Amino acid sequence: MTPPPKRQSPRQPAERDGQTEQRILDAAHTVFVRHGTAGARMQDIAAEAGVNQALVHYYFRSKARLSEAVFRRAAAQLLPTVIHVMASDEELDEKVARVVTLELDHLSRTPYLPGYIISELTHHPERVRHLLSAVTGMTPEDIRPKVLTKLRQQLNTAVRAGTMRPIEPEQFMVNLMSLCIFPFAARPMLETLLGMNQQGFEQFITRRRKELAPFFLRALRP
Amino acid sequence: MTPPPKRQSPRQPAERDGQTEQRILDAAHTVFVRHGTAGARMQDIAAEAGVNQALVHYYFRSKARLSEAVFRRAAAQLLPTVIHVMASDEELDEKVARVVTLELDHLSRTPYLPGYIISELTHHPERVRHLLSAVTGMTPEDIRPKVLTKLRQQLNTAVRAGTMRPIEPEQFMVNLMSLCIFPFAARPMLETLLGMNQQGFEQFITRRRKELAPFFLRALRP
DNA sequence: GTCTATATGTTGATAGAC
DNA sequence: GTCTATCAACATATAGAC
Repeated sequence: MTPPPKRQSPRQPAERDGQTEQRILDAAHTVFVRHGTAGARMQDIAAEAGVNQALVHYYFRSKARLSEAVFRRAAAQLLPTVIHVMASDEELDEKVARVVTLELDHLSRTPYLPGYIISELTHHPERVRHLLSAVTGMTPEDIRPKVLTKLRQQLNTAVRAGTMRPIEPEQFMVNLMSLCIFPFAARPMLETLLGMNQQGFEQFITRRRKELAPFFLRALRP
Repeated sequence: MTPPPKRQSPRQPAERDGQTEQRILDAAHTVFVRHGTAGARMQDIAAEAGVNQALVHYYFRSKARLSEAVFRRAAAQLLPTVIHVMASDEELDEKVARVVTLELDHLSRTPYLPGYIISELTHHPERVRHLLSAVTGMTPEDIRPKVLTKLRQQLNTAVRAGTMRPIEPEQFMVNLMSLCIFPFAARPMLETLLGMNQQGFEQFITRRRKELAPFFLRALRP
């Protein structure tokens, strides 16, 4: 029943302006990514933000709303980039190289993001559709041809030119995303299994930055 | 304080023998995989098993223990197979083909398993080590050379024979696992983004069964 | 072994002072 | 806007009858 804070032109008096809301959102991101929505505690988020629990509710009203805000922002960092590059007019080789660079660079900065997103979508698959709309401003039905049509056309051209094997655009996309994202999603397992510490994992990813695009493109040669 | 049920040589009288414990474990698997450990409710598990909550505690004492039992069993289905195949003496080509087949077949039967395991390990990375020991009977330090040494040796031989490009065994393994596992981990997203229903996803995987090993091996050609 | 009933502890959320 | 104090609901776990 508490009215949500409005940022209107004649700004309301506020000790820290929009600082607090942002701090809470960042804190929530940290806690939600680490423990998942169900495992996260509002008290932990408040502590991480350096405020009390009531203030978190003052800004976001409920755990569900806060969790949605965090999840949306997290997904917004990952999805549109890839979709945009995939649908662009760049050459295929260049596309692959750019997706690899963009993904690995971004995921290196937010290492547990893939695990978090996979976790949330596995536990709440019904939210995928709503999420895609919120993040891209389009329905899945609009996104799909936007990405796949251009890609299919480029793949066909390359096949006719004899420079590439036939492959469906869906498999092309999934293969590329798999190779980029999975190592981060499985990071805890890989670090232990392959005996890496944090630095070792970063070196592992550094090598992938160079090798992944050529690896992927070789697989497509005729 | 309640003593856990012991199955001793002179078996205790029991109406349904080991049936109930198994039913509870299966029910717990279903609920935990769907909602994650933190999101799962003991009451839901009891209902899924067709018993009451007290009986679940009678068999497994606490949610934490039950969750560990479920997680261990789930991981035990996935990990040892790959480790065993990787460390075997088979030809590299054959190894790749077998891992692809084994993984895709198994994951097709338990579609949300990767999402669940990734989720749990992301939220409890400290459990990885303990898990690996429990599942394989070996420490990560023992598993690592067992898998990587043989692989490194085979890769070296192939490189010297001029049939393969140089690649580190770690990257080899991660690439192969990525291509096999990620599509299942990201299944909810992919189904929506690519406009597939359950049947469409299965067809998508069926095509991968044929194409994935050749795709992967082409990427390794000199 | 299985049940019903209940104790115990957490947690999300609100009331109300400042 | 921010705090302290508290409520109401829920979830895990146990007690005790059958």
